Amino acid sequence: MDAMRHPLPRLQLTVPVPIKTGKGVFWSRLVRWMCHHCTEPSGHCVNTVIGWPGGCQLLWEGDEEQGGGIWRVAMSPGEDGLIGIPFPEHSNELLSHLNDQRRTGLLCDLTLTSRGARYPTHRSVMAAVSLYFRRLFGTEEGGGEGGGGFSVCQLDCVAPDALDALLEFAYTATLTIPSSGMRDVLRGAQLLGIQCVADACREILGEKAEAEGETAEEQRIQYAAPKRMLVGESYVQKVSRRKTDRKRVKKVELNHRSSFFNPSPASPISHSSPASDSLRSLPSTQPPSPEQEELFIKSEQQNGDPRSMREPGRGATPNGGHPHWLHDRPRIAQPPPVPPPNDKLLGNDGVEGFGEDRMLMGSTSVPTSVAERGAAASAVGGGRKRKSQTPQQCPVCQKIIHGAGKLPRHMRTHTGEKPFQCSACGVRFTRNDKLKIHMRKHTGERPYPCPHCTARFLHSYDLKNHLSLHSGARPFECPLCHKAFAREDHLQRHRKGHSCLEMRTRRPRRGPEVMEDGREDEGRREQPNPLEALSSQAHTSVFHPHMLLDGGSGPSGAHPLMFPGDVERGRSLALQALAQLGPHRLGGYPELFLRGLELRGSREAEVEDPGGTHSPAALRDRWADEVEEEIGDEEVEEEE
DNA sequence: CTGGGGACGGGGCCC
DNA sequence: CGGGCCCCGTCCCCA
Repeated sequence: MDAMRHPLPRLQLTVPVPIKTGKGVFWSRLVRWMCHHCTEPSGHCVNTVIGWPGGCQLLWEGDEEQGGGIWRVAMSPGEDGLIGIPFPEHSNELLSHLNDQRRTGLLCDLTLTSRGARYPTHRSVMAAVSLYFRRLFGTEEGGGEGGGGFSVCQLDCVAPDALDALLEFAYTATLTIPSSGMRDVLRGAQLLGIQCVADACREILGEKAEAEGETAEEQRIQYAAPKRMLVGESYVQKVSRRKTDRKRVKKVELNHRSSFFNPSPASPISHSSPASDSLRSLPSTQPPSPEQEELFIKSEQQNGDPRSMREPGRGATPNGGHPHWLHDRPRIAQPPPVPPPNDKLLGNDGVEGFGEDRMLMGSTSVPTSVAERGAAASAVGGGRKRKSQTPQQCPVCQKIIHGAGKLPRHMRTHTGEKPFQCSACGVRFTRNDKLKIHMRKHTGERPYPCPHCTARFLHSYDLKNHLSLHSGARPFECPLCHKAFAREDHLQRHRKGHSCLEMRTRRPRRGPEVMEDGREDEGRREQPNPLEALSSQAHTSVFHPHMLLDGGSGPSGAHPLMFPGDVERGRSLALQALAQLGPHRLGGYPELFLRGLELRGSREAEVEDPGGTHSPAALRDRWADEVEEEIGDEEVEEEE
């Protein structure tokens, strides 16, 4: 091209601008050209012509020696290329119109809610501004349900004011927040993966932006990786390839076991995240980089109860500043030593191997979810045998979904879509089978009659619960107050409410009282019981179980509730009692709980139903699993 | 606080 | 492999 002989110093170089041409998209820094086709007399050509690929020519006109001359852009004769003509105001106008639509609810196809407040918005906008929503919606074929499904996404984890500010930012490119709300906005931006806002907030707050265990250089390298790697390499491969990150990954994974969005304290996989977690977890790490896709693949954590996105009253538990959807990965007991051999992205055999065979690997590995426990149980011969199905990994929460065809069903828990609507009352459901059951309300069908009375039920499990009333069976007993319940969830609720302890304190004690020195009359009961008192104490905020491990720290060198002169025995019994409390009560002393389990194990083995999944032993095993998770978490932290 | 009903999400089995 | 159906565990709500 002849024009290219001319020097370029006279050209204004500004920000890169994408130029779409017939031959692809090019990037150019040439933004102010005198347009050959424009009648503007000066360099203030509105239709600034940029670039030359695809049919434009750069023409230098004038006398270079005399400092004159000007670059001109001309269409190449015979070229079918396109000239990119930017309209700088377009984006603002577009955004403005979208904002108007948002305010009037026009074309809104997504409603965000936060603690009762509702925010109509547009999926496309949210997906454009938020890494989270991009990932959430990006997995939907054709936008999900044809793109027309109205969705509600509950984000109670983001404060309403913060969510409002973030939405305002999304539609106006301006973040307007009071300084007092900065942290909420920062947290929300991190949860939703709005990097620039998070950066700005963090800068204002003066917080450091460092990723866990990563140096800035490492991040730079990772984020600057050629994009083709993203295409050519599967998620699984990436996960496995980054062996050096496993420790960090493990740590984050365990930290995020308590679902980021779902810290439900009673959940067997989320109990370890008390409310304090959300307080201490204010962002201390590097949020997503601008190269989000790269970060997707980089992120390797798992967890997340997808329900949390939709269900109210399950506030956020930001942990480490990284949303679970960004970091979580399947609860894999132990990463495989070598990368899976195939290139499948999701639902591949590699993942299956993770979920089943490899789940049993590693002495410290603990299957945590009910499903995983079930898988492990079946693998060792107990429970139902799992049919060999290809698990699929949720691209949002990284959870492994077992069962063919179950992933779309699971995905609706993220999108909030409820495509199955009751024709009678209009209530919508995420699943067809739930709608079918719902329809029984309208038809009056109650297909589960009680054989002992006239009661009929909509659900088989309702009948099951009901039958327990007839039988009087109360197989779920509180280990503290020995109150029995017919349903396991009632026992769990009972335990959470600590009501058993209040009953204990009110209940007049029969026989000898605890002696002044803390010793109880050992002849009164089969099992000496300083333990109950300890247990009760463990429920209080002043309980310090480390005293037990330290051999007691009371004035006399032993815990006042222990047997003087028999500290070791006291410790043993106390630990056993503590084990009864479950990991929830023991907070940061999981090792105590495990030790207690150990001590109790042999003593009660013959009493309990070893095979019963709902037996106290089974419950204790579950708690043990939970505690081992916590311990594993701490160990990882210590290693670092 | 407890009992009971219902909703919801996940897994297994089958077609 | 997708979907239907069923069962289960968990949670919420209400009386």
